[in-house]
Amino acid sequence: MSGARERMVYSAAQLVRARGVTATGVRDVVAHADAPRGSFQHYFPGGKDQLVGEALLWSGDFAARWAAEYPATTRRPTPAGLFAHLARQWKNEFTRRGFERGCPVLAGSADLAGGDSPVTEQLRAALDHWEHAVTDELVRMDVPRRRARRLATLMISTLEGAIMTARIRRTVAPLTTVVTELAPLLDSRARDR
Amino acid sequence: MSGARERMVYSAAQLVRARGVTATGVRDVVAHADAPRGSFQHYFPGGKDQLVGEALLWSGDFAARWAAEYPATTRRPTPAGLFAHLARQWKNEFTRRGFERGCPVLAGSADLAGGDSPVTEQLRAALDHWEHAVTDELVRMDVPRRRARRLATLMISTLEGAIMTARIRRTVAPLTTVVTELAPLLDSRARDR
DNA sequence: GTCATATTATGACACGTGTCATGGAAGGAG
DNA sequence: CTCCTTCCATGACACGTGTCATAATATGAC
Repeated sequence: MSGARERMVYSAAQLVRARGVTATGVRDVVAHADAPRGSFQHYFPGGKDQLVGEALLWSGDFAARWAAEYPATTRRPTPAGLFAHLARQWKNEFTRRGFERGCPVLAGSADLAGGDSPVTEQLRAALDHWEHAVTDELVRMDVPRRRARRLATLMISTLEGAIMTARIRRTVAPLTTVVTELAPLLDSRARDR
Repeated sequence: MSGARERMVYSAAQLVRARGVTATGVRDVVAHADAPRGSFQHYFPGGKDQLVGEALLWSGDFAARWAAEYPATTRRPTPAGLFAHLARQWKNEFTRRGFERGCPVLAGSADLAGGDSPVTEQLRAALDHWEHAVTDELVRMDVPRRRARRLATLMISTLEGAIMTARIRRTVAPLTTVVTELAPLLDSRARDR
């Protein structure tokens, strides 16, 4: 286990979600991780692509884990509660650490979803992992799988958009707005189909 | 009226929404616009910041105009119809021109919403202009202004997130999903408050 | 015509980028 | 000890970046 390697991946994720992929230089990452400069070349022979690829996968894992932790936080889990749980983390992030850092997946999407960079696949994998975790949580609440997938798409899309809006406006209001607006729709059992 | 200047702003918007702000170089924009290189310095003494700032404002205007054109496309306007109208343009974009280009506002958010670039204000202005136009359309359908603002936030956030998801997955499915899922909520008059 | 203004041309500067080559230290296995 | 692998140090290369300085040309007013 090499601490330097992990720290680089983590730092890459942090810098990417703050300034974007292109604006994040390898030298910045190395410095941010307090890692020796020569180690980057050693641990990431694939260069920057490999680094940001792993950073995106790490972000996907993190988001998935966060979603999976929801049931332990409440006595009666509901879809709307899960969505609020996802949004809560971002409200905390923004109120405590400011609006500097956004979502790595969104940053990756903006910077390299249009081209055919080798990282696009890992970007897709990160999003899939996350959405899959959300879907599983919904299924655990007896939402039919097919509909759970649709709700997961809706939740993640809305959340990402709200993160974008919140960062531009520098207020968490959009997050609370979408949470309360979406709640009745998410919990309406009448629309299980 | 100088055609070169307008073309540069337009080209900047196109390149930004495809590769992001940082990855878009002024030389690229000049070439894409078939503009003389010396003209950039002449028309944009503020440098790249001024260029992408105007590109973002242009994008906001475009989105606002598109929203305002909705009533002319239908006989009985509804909130859900407006949302479908907004999403339809992106489905057309993606199916006809591929997933290369996303939303300039989202790209601007990812790349420079975290810092204190002088462009952040124009980014905010672009989003405000767009959301204001959507709000006005909702008000025109007799949605109370306060709730119209909340619905506009929800619609734009969800749409942007769906655009992100669609581009990563390279399919328009997320767009159709959020449109059909959000429809009943948007048109439920019971929740006018 | 003259003259001022608007537009374009050209070349360079200082800097940051990702990547590579090369060599040295550290540490465990035999 | 030697040997080998893992890890780190250092310097450089070729290239692209935004910006600027300077001058040439067009355009139109008078």
